[in-house]
Amino acid sequence: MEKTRKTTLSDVAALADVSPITVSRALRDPEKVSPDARARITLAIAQLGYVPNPAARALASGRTDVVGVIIPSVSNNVFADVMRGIYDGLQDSPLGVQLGTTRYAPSTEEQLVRVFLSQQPAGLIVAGHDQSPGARALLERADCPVVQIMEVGPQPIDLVVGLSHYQAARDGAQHLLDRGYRAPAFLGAQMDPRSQRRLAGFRDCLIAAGLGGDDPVVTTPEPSSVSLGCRLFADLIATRPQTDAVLCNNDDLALGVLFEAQRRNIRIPDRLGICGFNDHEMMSAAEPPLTSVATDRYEMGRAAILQIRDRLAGKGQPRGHAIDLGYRLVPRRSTARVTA
Amino acid sequence: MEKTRKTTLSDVAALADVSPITVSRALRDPEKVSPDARARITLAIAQLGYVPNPAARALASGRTDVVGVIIPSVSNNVFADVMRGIYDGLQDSPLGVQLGTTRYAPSTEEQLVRVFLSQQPAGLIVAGHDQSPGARALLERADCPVVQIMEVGPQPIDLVVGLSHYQAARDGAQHLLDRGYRAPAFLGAQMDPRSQRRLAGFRDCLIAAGLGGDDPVVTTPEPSSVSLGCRLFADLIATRPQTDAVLCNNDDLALGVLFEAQRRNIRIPDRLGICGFNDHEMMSAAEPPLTSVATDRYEMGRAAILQIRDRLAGKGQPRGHAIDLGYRLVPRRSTARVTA
DNA sequence: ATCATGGATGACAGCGCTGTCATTCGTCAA
DNA sequence: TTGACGAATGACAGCGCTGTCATCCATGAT
Repeated sequence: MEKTRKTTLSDVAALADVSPITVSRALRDPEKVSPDARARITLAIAQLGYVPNPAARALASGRTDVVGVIIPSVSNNVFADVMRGIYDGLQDSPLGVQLGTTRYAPSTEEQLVRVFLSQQPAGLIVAGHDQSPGARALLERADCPVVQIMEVGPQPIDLVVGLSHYQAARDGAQHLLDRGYRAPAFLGAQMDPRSQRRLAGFRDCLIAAGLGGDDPVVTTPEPSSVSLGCRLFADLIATRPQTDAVLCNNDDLALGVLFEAQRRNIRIPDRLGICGFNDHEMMSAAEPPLTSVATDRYEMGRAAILQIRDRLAGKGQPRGHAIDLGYRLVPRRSTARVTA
Repeated sequence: MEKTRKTTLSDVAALADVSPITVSRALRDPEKVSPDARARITLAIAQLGYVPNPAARALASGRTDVVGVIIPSVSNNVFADVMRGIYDGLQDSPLGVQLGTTRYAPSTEEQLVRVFLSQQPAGLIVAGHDQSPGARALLERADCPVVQIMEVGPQPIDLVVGLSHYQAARDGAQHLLDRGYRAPAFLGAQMDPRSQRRLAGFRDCLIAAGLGGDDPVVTTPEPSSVSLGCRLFADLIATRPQTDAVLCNNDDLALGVLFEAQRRNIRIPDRLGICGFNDHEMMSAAEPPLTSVATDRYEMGRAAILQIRDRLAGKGQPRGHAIDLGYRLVPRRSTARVTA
């Protein structure tokens, strides 16, 4: 059985009548090669269907064109949006992505950071700012750009693109109060650190309004889903029937609350106000349309990649630079109660 | 500035008092190394925090531990489920994933196939079976397992894990007829090849039932969304008011139809039947719960990886092996019309 | 006691590319 | 005309690992 050797740099070089090193330069730094040679090389590459061997490049140069992305889960549709932004940000660049999922386990995250860093990535994107001390230490020592996404917070490792989940949820809660709801509750699933901070924002808002009596919060570590929204809401009104509004940790839950309320003939927004989080596209389509706190997950991913690209191009932001993408409360009919 | 050299195989070898090659073997093929040496090596690796350099391994061995995955889009939640299955299938294996997105462009797909293959992947997973002739040729010549996912169909390149979208949609349409609907329509977005075949299944079902008079189909190349479901449904009843049921190309659209129908006080299921496709979790939570044709996207990804792992372990299925995961019609209240 | 056997280990070279110099050549100022 | 300079190009070695073969030694059969 004959082994068809892959075409290499040298093959291209021979055909273009230059040395291999010139071909290498033509690929990485075209300016440094005469137009004439460049033309012959380009032609030779096309004729031979040459594709560079990234492993050899990585080994020789100690760098790769791979950006490591470490997120908790691929099924959470928040991260699906982020990934779309990342892939769009990658357009017209030689970079690729290596994706790792932590399943919300800090030890897995640390392990992934270690493995990814050992591969000399062009950059690293990690979700959140609650890395374990070990992971954090590794990331601080990394000699590539590191972007923490999803959240802005204290003590960035390097670059940050995110928003304040605390403030966003606090504003969501305030919106409910402003609309005259007096007994709002919080529904949360998959209580990761960002969810915890949203919950804190909710609580502080109620306390500030003098409504901090009981603690109207129903949460679960289960992954979020629409069905779960139905169940949590059912639990909620069973134990706290006076509830007149819910701030949901995300839009899936909010949709579940809507459906469960419809099933029980609970009138929205008069008897119950609903506010989601993230403002997924479906929120505006629902009947009634659902209020939500909009976040730009897509841009979060895109901006993270652009930060890395800028750094690689030498015109990046300094260590510690944070981009706060903010949020936007989008009031819709689900909280449009006539103020009492 | 001092460069902290990475610890290499040789460092481990020196500490464990064996030759580098023995360390290499201990990592790849532990059986071939004496328990004694193995223990010393394991210890040395732990002490030094050694992590192998995959680029060097790839260069020397001509193989990698990376499975290339080529899908149209990361935002489509069908693929999010598939990706989750893929990552779960990867558990306890040394394999990683390199993801590429084609944005539904055949030329991009071919380009990706070329690049991925040039990296000597451990396996390749591609969505669908409508590769361009060029991409197909490359994949047929690939010397790694290739799995086509999403669909079963004729002339597999190598391995296949999927289902018949034609049959699935045809059964969905038949269900509507069985429930007494007489003027069902088809709503489709993002009309990729699988959507086209679902549409064909719908049409053939109607023709077989002698209801093939007009062609009650509203489609758009736009990406699917709930809002789009609202709009398409609005278009549909504007042009074809007699429509008494819709078979939706996916669940997002179905949800949009539900909302739009609620807005217009169209009674479901009596005046309008709704059937989705995929049976996303939210379908059972909706009010009324929505009928859908269930597909197992998660298992599709998982099975694809397991096929590759089996092949790599030498106990794989032969070329041409196809796994038909099937589908399941899940009737719910949205089509529970009392038969006329 | 001797030899064949096989398990354990090692030496060597090279995978395809790039970093670091060194070299060549044309151009321009003096 | 000469020397200095920079642009273009090339030679060399080596990145960290593994394929291939060779070597070593204990074991059991003869």
